Order: sequence, then structure tokens, then C-alpha cells
Amino acid sequence: MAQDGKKLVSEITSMEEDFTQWYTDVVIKAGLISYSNIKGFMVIKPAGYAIWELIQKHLDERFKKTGVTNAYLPMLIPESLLQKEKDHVEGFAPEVAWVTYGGQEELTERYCVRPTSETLFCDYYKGEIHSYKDLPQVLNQWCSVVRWEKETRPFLRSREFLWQEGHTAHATFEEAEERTQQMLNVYADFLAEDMAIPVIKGQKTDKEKFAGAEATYTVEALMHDGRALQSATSHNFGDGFAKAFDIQYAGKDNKLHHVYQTSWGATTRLIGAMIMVHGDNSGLVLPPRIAPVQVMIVPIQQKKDGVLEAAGKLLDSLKDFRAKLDDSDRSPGYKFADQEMRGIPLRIEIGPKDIEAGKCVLVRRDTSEKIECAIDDVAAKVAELLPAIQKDMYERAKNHLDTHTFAATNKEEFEEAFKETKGFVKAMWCGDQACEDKIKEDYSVTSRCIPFEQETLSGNCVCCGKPAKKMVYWGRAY
RNA sequence: CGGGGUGUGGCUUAGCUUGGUAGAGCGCCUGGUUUGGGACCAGGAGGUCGCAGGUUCGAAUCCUGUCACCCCGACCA
Repeated sequence: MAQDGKKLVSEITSMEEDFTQWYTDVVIKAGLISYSNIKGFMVIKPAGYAIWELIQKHLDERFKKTGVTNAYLPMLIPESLLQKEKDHVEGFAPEVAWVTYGGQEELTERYCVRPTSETLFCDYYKGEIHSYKDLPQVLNQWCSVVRWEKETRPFLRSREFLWQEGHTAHATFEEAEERTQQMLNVYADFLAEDMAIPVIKGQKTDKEKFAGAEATYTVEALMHDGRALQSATSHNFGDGFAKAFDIQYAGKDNKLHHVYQTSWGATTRLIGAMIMVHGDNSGLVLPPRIAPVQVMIVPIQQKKDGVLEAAGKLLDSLKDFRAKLDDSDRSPGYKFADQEMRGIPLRIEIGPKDIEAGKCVLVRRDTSEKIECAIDDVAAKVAELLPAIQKDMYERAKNHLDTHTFAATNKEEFEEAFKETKGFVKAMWCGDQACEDKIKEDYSVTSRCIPFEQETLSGNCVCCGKPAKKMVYWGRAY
């Protein structure tokens, strides 16, 4: 009885029982965050921040390969600056936080805490860009932004979140479009290769696109519970912002031209995506490439002569990996469960019996598979297993995506698909926003994207029956 | 912002109806025995009951107000 009681306290809710509660349990018990005093603001604890640092590292490297340079712009935006682009203000005004006092004095103009920095980059670029020789500008910044959301959830929707926002300015629309798509591909590749998350690449409908954008591209991922998560976006602004902010350059033709701009971003929401794509009922499952600790060594009967020494030697042999030794004064069972909760990809058990036999036991987090290995061969085995885990995790997620994507050719099938199952539903659309609105109202699902890889499922809109223009992915989103 | 709910050591909570000044489990600390799936024994520290006011000899318990948080909707990376 006492033992059951003990277990209950530290166990997590199963995903099948209550996915939302499971998610919250994992986030807290894996030590990723703790709540702060203000709703929607969270402490990202070392375990959570280390994941973010690896995400940053991989993304930043990929950005720089495409010619991106980092910069940093102010946190506050004067109200007058925010007002300059009409759609943009309307989109963000309802959720900005305002600074109205400086010390004891009320400010003559209030400043908003950046919800995004388009206006600041525009203001900056206006001063920098005069000639075609000043183009393109390809900057990115890593920072946090504030959006006063009403309903908040750790990583998925917080009032302050960490992100990167890239902002570019180009001489032509085509060049801006190329950059917009290039960055979307960077995100898609990063998600697939580093986070082991397969995505659907596509374009947002006008209804769902970014405030002020001409076109918004998105990578949409499917969570374990069948809900969609917009995982990164890339926008082509055309020359709309340039006109609103009067950003012009003198071209080779000696005439003034407005620049064409883009922006693209990914946030700490990626951590939420990773939890909901890979996690299981034992907790977090981290893809090796973004696991702060890739291998944890657990000594058994660690106080017996030679055990810790052998474990230490093992650790030394794993210098090429992010490996650690858990020599804390806890029982092995506790350590196993704790490390599973934290999602460490690979565990190595080593005890007196193993040492005598010159071997140890490797255990995969993703499959629980136990693998015996000679102590001398461990480094080679780890080098083989980590990429294998990474690959298998991607393939499992891809399989989940594929088996949870359905096609509907008419309204009945569409309705049935969302009633019976959870996931994406592909269906044809006439392009009319009225149908998009109606579908949202009737089935509480939204258009996730118009995928680049189009198929023709039928000739008619699934909602109104009129001739269809595009195939759209629909789903319930976070 | 509309509807519903909850606030008691770090966490989960009992007590509240029928007022008498707080009890447990987990966690934590110390010592010892343990260690191949969340160890055990013994001892110990820690709360004035979200906050403010009121009723009362007396309030965690009753009343009023207030704040915070959670869930469901509308808005969003």
C-alpha cells in the first residue's frame, strides 16, 4: 500500500487517459520548466534550456550556411512605429503589453513590448538601405517576445516566449520569394533531421496568414493525439511594409524602388512539438541530436569495489558524446525511471556481474531494447546506436503522420473523417473564405495549409461543391 | 471577455455542513542497512489555512469583498 502511494505521487497521467494532463505532467516532471508568479510566464529550467540551446545551435548553423547574420534590436517599440502598417497593427494590437512609465514619470508616448519586430527592422532598414549595393539585408535575431495570450500552456502558448526572427530585404519580389521558401526548407530539414519530426510544407490561406504578409508558408507537424502544430513560419511581405515605412533604394536605373521583405521564425514551441511527437507514458523521449545528455551511465551496487572506477572509465571512453555518470545515492530503479522521464536516449548499466564478464548493458529509451556489449566496444556501439535511434524516431513519427492523414472527397467523408479519427484530413477547396469559415464553425477544424505537394482528390470543394482550386490539409490545431 | 471550479507545509490532500485554534502521505534532513526497475528502518525540520475586512469570548470552518490559478468557449508561434 505504502509503495503504491509513493508511486502515485511521481507517476504521470497516461496519454490515452488525458493527453493534456500527460503533457503538463511531462513538462513539469522532466524538469523542463516551473511556473512563475505571472500567468503565462515560465521559468525554463536547466534541462529545458539545454534543449533550447541545442535547437538554437543547429538552427543557427543552418541559417548561417545560407548567409544569415545575427543582430539585436530593442525590446520596446514606440506606439507610433507599431501603427505604421495597418494590417500588422490590427493583428497584434489586441495582444501587446505596454510600458507607460519610466521610473516615476508617465511617458509621453507609450511603448509596446515587442510581440514581433517587423516594425523595428523596417525602421532600421530605412536608415541602412539607400542603394542597390545595400541589398540584400539578411539579418536574424534571437530574443524573446511578449504576447498577452488569454489561455496559456507551457511552451505551446506562453505570454513570453523565446524565438528567432529573421528579417530580410531584397531588390526584387522574386528574390524575396526565393528567400521565403529557402528558409521554410531550412526549418523543414531541421525538424526532420535534428528533431526527428516530419512536417507538411505548404502555404497558409489568406485567413490564416501573418498580419501584413502577402504570403505565409508554414511547416505543420502532427502531434501524438492527432492535433496539428504550426512549427515554424516564413513570410513574404512583398513591398507592403516597404511602402508603409518608406524603404527605398536607388537602383542601377537611377530610379527609386521599394524593397521586398521577408520574415521567418521558430520558437520554444518546438520543444512542445518534440514532447508531443516523441513522448510516451514514461515521459520525454529526446532525439539524440537535441538531447543535452545522450548517454547516462548507471552503476549498479556502486559502493562495491571497482564499480565506480569501471563506470568512470566507461565515461572516459565516451568523450565524443554528451555522456554522464549518475553516481547519486539513489537506487538503480529510481535512476532508470528518472532518466526515462527526462528522455535520455541511451542508458548504460554496469555492475559487478558485468565487470567480471567484461561487458555492460545498453538500453534504448525509444524502444526499451536491451543490448549487451563488451566494455571495450561501447564507444563504437554508442556511435552506431545514437544515429539509429534518431532515424527510428523519425520513421515512427513519419508513420504516425502517414497513418493519421486521411482524404475526403465530399462533405460526408469529411465529416466522417473528423468524427471517427484524429489527424489531418486532405480535402479540396474552392478558395472561398466563406467555406473556410463554415468548416471551422461546423467541425471546429481549421485549414492548416495548402501543401506544396498538391493532389487532385476530386473536382469540387468539399464544402460548397463548386469547382475546387486547391487541396488543403485540415485539422484541429494547438 | 462569457460559463464552471479551486485556493490548507515543496507536492497531493483530510478537516469546513454541526466554529474551540491543523492531521496524513510523498518529498526534504540525519544515522544505519541496501542497490540488475521508482529500497527499508529509526529519528527530525517544516504550515496559522490566498489576501483584506466583518460576525463571535473564539474563525481554516460563517458573511462580505478582493486576488490568483485551473477547466470549457472566442483570439493566437
